[in-house]
Amino acid sequence: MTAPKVRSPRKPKGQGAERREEILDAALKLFSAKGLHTVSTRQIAEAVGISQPALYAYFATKDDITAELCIRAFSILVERMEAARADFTPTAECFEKALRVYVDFGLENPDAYRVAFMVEKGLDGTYKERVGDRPMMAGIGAFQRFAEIVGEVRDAGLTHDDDVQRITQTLWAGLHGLVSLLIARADFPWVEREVLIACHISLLRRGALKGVA
Amino acid sequence: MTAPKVRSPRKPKGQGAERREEILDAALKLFSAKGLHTVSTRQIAEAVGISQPALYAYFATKDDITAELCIRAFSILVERMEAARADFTPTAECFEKALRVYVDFGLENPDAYRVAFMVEKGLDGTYKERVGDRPMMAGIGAFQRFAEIVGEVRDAGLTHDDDVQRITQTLWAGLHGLVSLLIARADFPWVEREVLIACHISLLRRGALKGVA
DNA sequence: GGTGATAAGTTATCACTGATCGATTATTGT
DNA sequence: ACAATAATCGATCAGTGATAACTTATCACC
Repeated sequence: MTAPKVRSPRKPKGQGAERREEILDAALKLFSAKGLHTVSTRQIAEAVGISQPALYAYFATKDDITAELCIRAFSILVERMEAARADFTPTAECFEKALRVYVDFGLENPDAYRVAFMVEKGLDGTYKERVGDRPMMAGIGAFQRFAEIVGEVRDAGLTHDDDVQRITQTLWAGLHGLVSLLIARADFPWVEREVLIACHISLLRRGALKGVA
Repeated sequence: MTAPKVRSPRKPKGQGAERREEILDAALKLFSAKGLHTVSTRQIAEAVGISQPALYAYFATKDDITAELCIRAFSILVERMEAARADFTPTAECFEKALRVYVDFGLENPDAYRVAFMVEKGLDGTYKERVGDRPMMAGIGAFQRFAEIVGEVRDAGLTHDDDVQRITQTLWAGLHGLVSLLIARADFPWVEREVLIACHISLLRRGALKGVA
């Protein structure tokens, strides 16, 4: 009565990669539904329809699964950032639109965002040893695209500061703060979300760009 | 050769509360050294010199230990915020100083900060069920003190926006972003820390306050 | 159509985690 | 000395991530 234990049929010989996709799909769904730490490898395996050790034929550790999910999500952010840059003109409106891209991405991919920027890595560096810098490098890739956009507004002479790295890091931190808090503290008595986002972005724009009160 | 297992002498009858302090001290040290998730209750117990189940005479769950640490840390932040408000005058300089109080607190109490604002709570609300809102309420206490300061600059007519809740949430998010990233991603190629903080704070100030470029 | 190689997946197990139970100390007021 | 009880321990549980050794299905080839 308790465990039907539906097993997914064995994959044909060359098709192990397909199972890998199934695992990533199941993991993403479970993470989205229950959060990262509360989902066990056994739950993932059951959702896929295989035994728990079978996961380890495709991923060395559990963290590798989350890392992979995160890397994929960030490739999306990179795309969006590149799209934002493609039709970018150094104006305040367009600048705000670019900031908005980051916020929207974070709120649409909360779990990837968590893995990339909010997950505890362990101060001893164990996490880094296991999965490497790959998820973070993916994040930095997006960061660089963002820096390019900031570079354009600086070259147009619109910024208060003229050190692109410095402005970019500051703006990134500012955006991350909002995104991470909205994700991690959804039950906080926030002002209406859309209003808050708009307010936050225009504050960052005022802080970074000259003129245009 | 492996385990000396030094035991702390049993506490006299009324002095259980003293042991409670020892547990909190040991836990804070271990968390600071190794991170939150990598420290087990057995490690905490050994550091104190008692058995692992003995912890449960003082704390219902492991999360209660971290929650308590966080609450204590935030009472310090509340104090600092009240101090900042005591000699507050509605000027740009003083406003920046108040923002700086938050940043300094976060960087000086990274573990408490993690527990309060960065720890995964589980989307199903399990964390909340166990330890309650207490750590977050402590954080909100500090938030309210901060809101009072923001209220003063608004009453002085210095702010762009005039909705105190809105500005405060935006500024808080802005500050949190920097603090949480510096804590969680210490290995990121940041610009020199002091410069970054100063730059970030002045950006937030420009974004929130009128005049004073 | 049998055969051997091997990809795909299994069961059993390990060390460890947070947590609970019942028993056992040691201290205290009487 | 004695009973009450605060303080604590050893044994144990279910659940975790991970590993080792084994089985089974599929494939290419003669």
